[in-house]
Order: sequence, then C-alpha cells, then structure tokens
Amino acid sequence: MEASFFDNVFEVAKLIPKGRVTSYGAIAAYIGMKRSARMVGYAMNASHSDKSIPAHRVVNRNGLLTGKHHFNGPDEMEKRLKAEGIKVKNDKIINFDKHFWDPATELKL
DNA sequence: GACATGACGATTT
DNA sequence: GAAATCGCCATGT
Repeated sequence: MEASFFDNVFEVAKLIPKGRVTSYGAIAAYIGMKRSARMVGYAMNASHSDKSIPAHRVVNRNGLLTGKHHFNGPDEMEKRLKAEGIKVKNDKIINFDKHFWDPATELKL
C-alpha cells in the first residue's frame, strides 16, 4: 500500500518527542501539503485506530487544543499535556513557542 | 456515484 | 487590519 496522506500524518505524529507539541499545518507542510492542515486534524480522528499516536501533542497553529473534544473526554488532552510538563490554560498551550516541535526543522528530512 | 463535511492554515479581497 | 474565500484529502451519508 502506498503511504497516503493520513499514513504520513500518523508517522510524523508518532515521532513527536514527549513534552513537545506541533501544529497540524507543520505536519502537513512536512509531508508537502501545507494546505491540507484540515486533513491532518481529520487524520487524527482516524488515529483512534492507533493508540500509539499522541494526538494530544498536535494542536492548531495558535497552540489551542481545538481537538480536545475528540479524546476520551474534553479534559483528557489537556491533562495529558500537563502530565508531560506542558502547561495549558484556557485550552491553550502556554509557551507554545517553546514547546513547538517542527518536523521540518527537527527531523530536517 | 455525488454531495457535504471535517482537530486548519494561508492567501486574497 | 479584518473578514471572506480557497485549498487540500479522505470518509460518511
């Protein structure tokens, strides 16, 4: 099977180091489709098939936990991030810039 | 098989 | 500068 867009998203998501977060657009851009940020989020929905995917480390460009509702509970995502040392307030990651993990920069292909 | 929608982001008006 | 629109792939109805 050819690696689809979703598959790439899953693999990159799995590569996110603990205590780091990234954005949908960053993953999409790393794959080569920065315009497909929406699909990245949708892919995360499909990630339910793979529990190894730390979808909680993927947030929107503003560091906002837009997809927290898709977890076991609306507080699950926030709780997990806090457990990794990431502070979340008002559904937003504090110091998002410091926790931001860009695959294009960190992995650098 | 066609239409609508979905965890977003950038570009254009 | 803010609001509106386009772009993208896959899934569900």
